[in-house]
Amino acid sequence: MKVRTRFAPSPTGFLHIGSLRTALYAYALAKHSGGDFILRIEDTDQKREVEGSEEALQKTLKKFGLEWDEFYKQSERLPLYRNAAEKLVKNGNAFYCQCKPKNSKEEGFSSSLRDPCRDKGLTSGAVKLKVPEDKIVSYTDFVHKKEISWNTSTVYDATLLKTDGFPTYHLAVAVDDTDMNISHILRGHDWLPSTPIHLLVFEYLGGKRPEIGHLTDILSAETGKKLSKRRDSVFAEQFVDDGYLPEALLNFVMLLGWAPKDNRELYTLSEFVENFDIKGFQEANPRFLTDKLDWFNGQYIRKLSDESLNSKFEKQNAKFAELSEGKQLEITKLVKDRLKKISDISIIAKFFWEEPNIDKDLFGKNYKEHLQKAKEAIEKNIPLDQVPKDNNFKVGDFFMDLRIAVTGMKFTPPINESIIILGKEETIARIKKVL
RNA sequence: GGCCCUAUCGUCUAGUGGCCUAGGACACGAGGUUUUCAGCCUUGUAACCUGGGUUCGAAUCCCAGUGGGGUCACCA
Repeated sequence: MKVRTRFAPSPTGFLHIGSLRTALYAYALAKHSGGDFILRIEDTDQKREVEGSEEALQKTLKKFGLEWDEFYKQSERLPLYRNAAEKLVKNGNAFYCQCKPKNSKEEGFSSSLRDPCRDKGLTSGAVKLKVPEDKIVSYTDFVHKKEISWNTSTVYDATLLKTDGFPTYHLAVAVDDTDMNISHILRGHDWLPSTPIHLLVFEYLGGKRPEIGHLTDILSAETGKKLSKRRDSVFAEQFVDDGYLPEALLNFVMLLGWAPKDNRELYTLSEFVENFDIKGFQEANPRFLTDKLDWFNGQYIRKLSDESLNSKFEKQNAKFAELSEGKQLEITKLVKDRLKKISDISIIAKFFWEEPNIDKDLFGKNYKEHLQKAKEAIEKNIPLDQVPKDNNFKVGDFFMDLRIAVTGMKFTPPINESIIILGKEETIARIKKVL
């Protein structure tokens, strides 16, 4: 069976890391079966719409390789929703309401589930769902692999069509997923509580209801709560800007909420699609810890060719880009094994284009002697390895002092090679400064 | 508070009744390689929320409790 899935973001901002994961899973679910992945923009709330975010969303999806086969915008499909709403009213499954919109945040939890307009027989206004009393609605969640059910007495008369003629999510999702022949709805866990509404709407509208699955929430490592844009970095682009490779971020995120039987961890997008198994979804909420992300990023950095890593450095750091091509590539080779993030180049290689500020406390106690001999060796072109042998220095201590004098840091590329790139003059000048 | 989801090392997880004295990965510790660090190799510490059942046998099934999360808009 060919699976058809959709990713349905609202154009209210940049792509959230959780949304990226949802999109990835929906993509893999469809593509694993040779089916289609659909992008649907849910722009039914004009007030919240953010200029340019639709384009930004598309750009980011493409950056991660998640290409869609079909594209829709809900604002271009308004008549469909109106017709559906009218049909529901006609069939007695919905009613018009003229109450002023409420806001649960202001009113607390006590408000009644039943709307005062449900039996007034109004002929205009917003359209709301006429929820039946004491009926069980249920479905089998394909993420949780179990049946989930509600008594409709706990479900409120949700608004389906707003007075501005736009549908709410509850109506739009049922209309569109039926109309677009979606076979599997994959969405965030936050939708689970409103699923009984959708179940009812699907039932009243008729037609085949898609399978439904609710993904876990990604929890903040710090707070243990759902990731929030206020407190946490949550946007995919933020991570890319911060020096993470899209491939690494994607690989990291794919294992937050899904796992294969064999515990394999490294997957390219196409490998993931190939190995994807709908049974692999996780039921408990994972925490977003960057330790593992850093590890993935290191893995992917090391897989890059020197040339492509080099060009990433050029884009990342202007000073690096000013270096000669030959020097750039030499530096790239030296630091490749030492990076967690692309942006680390600005720290680890800074001493190549900027004279370091030396914190003398970093030096060992014999540093003057070490540096004096190092300077002499460099001047006379004697290999530096020879110096500790000739002078009975501790190898590690000697090179550490030299490293600090030249770079200002304890963690740097290999020091001999670095000195060659830096040049004899400059190296000696830096050593003299601290002697 | 109502409704819903959930519970294996610090973290991500494997595990679907006996193969589990619970496996892998990250992180952390130790050792090795090495010119420090990193990387790489070897290795160590570390977990089945609690209480009841079911069963010859339970991390695995059931129930309760507790903990965690979500949600309760003319937002998605």
